[in-house]
This record gives sequence, structure tokens and C-alpha cells, in this order.
Amino acid sequence: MRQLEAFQTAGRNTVSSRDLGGALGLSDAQVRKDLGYFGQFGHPGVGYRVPELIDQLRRILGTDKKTNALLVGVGNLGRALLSYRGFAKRGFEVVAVFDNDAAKVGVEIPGVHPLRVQSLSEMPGTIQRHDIRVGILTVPAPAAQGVAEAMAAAGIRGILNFAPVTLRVGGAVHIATVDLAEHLEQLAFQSGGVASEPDLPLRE
Amino acid sequence: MRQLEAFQTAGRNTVSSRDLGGALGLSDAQVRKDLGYFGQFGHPGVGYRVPELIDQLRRILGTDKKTNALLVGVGNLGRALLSYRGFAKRGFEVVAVFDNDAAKVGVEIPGVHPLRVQSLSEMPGTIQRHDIRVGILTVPAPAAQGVAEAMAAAGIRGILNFAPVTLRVGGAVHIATVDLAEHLEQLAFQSGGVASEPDLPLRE
DNA sequence: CTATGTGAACAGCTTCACAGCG
DNA sequence: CGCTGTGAAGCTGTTCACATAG
Repeated sequence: MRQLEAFQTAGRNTVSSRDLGGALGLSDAQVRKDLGYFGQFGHPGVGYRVPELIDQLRRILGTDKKTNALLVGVGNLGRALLSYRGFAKRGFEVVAVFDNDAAKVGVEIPGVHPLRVQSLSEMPGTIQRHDIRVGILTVPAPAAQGVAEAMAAAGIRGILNFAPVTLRVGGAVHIATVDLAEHLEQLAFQSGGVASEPDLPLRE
Repeated sequence: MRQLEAFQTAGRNTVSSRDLGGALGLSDAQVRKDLGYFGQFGHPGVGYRVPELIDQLRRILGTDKKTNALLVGVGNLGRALLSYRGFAKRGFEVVAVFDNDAAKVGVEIPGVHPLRVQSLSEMPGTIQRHDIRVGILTVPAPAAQGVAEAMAAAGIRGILNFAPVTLRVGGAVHIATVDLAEHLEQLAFQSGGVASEPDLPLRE
């Protein structure tokens, strides 16, 4: 989608699977197969019509509608993400924030729409009122599992977890964990540190 | 590593591949295979000795030393990440920050070690002085490709990219892109929105 | 008897290659 | 003739299962 929008902005009206793949570091076949799982959008001999494909994908992915989200954990990272505009740009609005810390409950978070920090007990009602499906979890690692369970019980269907732990929640709740430090560790590992040293070889 | 440390804190002295896998949502065989790529650490009939395995892995992964990092792009997300303590907890210190915007260069970023925002032209020297290998990239999407190339030219070996674009840099520079909104989109897609609607079926 | 390390079997994903359509 | 859609082939990564060690 991002790449298609870039092509559209550049004034391209059609794009081939080869063009798309080239821009994304994928093979042409990969692009066609992936799109093939959702339907048939291409025009043989022509390629994909950019505005048409964008419309179809937006509808399929649900990115044609705004989505309400909540955030739990108004610590450093939580406040950080609240001031980040990238979510809004892609159609997400954080409409409620929560924290377990009594000292933080009631505090106003400034922003375009200022938000009052709520206690976890208010979550079920707030979720219903705003039809919230997904939540961002930015609590300290030791609290993450418990809070995730509370979110699941309150009706959240998807959790974007920033705590460096593996969450286990039952039911139909989807989890995506983003461990920012882990990515840095991987880069540091690959990038010259140790992998290339002669006394610490990977096998094969 | 995270899970091993958790086991250690819990006072466990040995752990089997089954225990480790169970806690991480992996099979026992997967755990053994993965560890097998780095060497033989286990003790048949016993499992893995927790402190021993932690030491070995820390040395192999390079997480036994502190690593200096830089950050480019002192916008919303950049400042956010600078105030996040998760990187420091895992041995990374951001020792320099850069921005292309002349209005931001020279500004002081508060923190444990306050940092003066530098211009991109100072990057090569700063990288040498502090032996910096990895960088965090938090500039707007349209600027990301150009800045990434500048970072590569200045000697950076790994880039943690938060701009929602596919970066292409030559040479031995590793790229890890984290698109925060994309993860939310995926969760929203899986979590009831559209995937379960009858008129938008996935094939198969 | 327990739990590793590892070839062998298997599964899933990627690439190939080509028929068919505009 | 160009480019899609898609079975078939190829490959990578996961799981199985067992010989081996404590």
C-alpha cells in the first residue's frame, strides 16, 4: 500500500508486479502471489491500475475507515507514542488512555484531543462506548501479562505489545510484540561486532 | 535471553528445551536447533544450566558490552525514543543526535547526559570519536532514503528505521525497519474487522 | 530414565515457467 | 507482445524421532 501510494503520488497510472517488487525488494512472482490471495486485480499486458488497486486493497485491509485505539501504560514510552503522529496518519486514533498507578489516574494528557488517564476498571465501559478493538500496551515488563489479560477480558481483540515479554492470552486476541531494543541488538550483532570475529563462528 | 533471565530471577538453575520453548511459544526441537547453531551448551539428562547458558549467549550476542548508538531526526518520535529507557536497559546508549533542520541544530536535548543536536555534516567525525556502529532513524518518510545513505557513507553499519519506506543502501549496512502503524493495521485486520466478513473472503 | 544433538521427514513458502488474455 | 495468474518445482525452515550421554 505504501509503495502504491508513492507510485500514485509520482503520477504513475499503472504498475507491473516487477516494478512493485523492485521497489520493495521482492520478486515479481512474490507480488503476484500475495495479491492473488485476495483476488484478481491485474490486467494482462498492462499491469495493475494504481488507483483501482489502492481502492480495492484499502477496502480489503479495512484502512478505508478510521479505527479507534486505546493505550495502557502512561510511562515514558506511552507518552512518547501518544505524541507520535504516525498512528493518526494511518487512520488510528487513540481515544482513551489507562494506567494502574493511582497517581497518574485523572491526569490530563495534552494533545489535539486531550485525554484524561483512566483506571483499568473503567476499561470495559470505555471500550464499549467507543467501539475500540485494538490497544497499545506500554507498561513495564513485569506488569504486562496481567494487564494484557485485563485488556482481553475487557473486550480488546488485538494488542500491540511493547513490553519485552512473551504474552499468552487465550481466546481470539491477537498479539503483536515489538521489542525495540531487540532490533538494535540484532543490528549490533550483524554489524561487525561479533559475527565476523574468527573465534565465534556460526556453524555452517 | 529475556526468558533465561526470567528463569534465573525465579531461582531456577537448569532449564530444559521444553521449558524454554513452552514459555516462548516454541517447540522444544526449535529451541535445541536454534541453540545448536551457536554451539553445544546442553547437558543430556539435565537440560541447560541457566547461568552458564546466559554467559555464553551474552558473549556470542555481544550483549556483554555497552554499545554506542546515534539518532537522526529529532521530531516527535525521535524525542520520544530519546526519553525511552528501554534501550539503556539493554546496553545501548545514544551518545549523539542529529537533524537536518537548521532550527534544531544546536538545541540541547535534556536527559541523563544532555545532548546537543548536531548537523549531519558532523556525523563522520562523531562516529569515529565514539566508535558508533548503529543508528536510529526517525526522520519523515520522504527524507529517510537520503539520510540513510548519508549514515552509510559516514560509517554506520546498522540502521533501525522507523520511517514507513523500504530503504535501499549498498554495502554491508544492515537495515531493520519498524513500522509501528503497520503492526496496528495488521492487528485491526485480523481482529474482527474485515477478515471475518462474508463478502471479503481470503482464498483457500 | 531424562534430555540433548542431529540426521531424516515433512511442511510451507518462494521461485520458476508457461498458458492465456488484452 | 507484455504481463498476469497459477500449477509445479525447488528450497528453507520446522518437526520428528532416535542414538547417545550423564
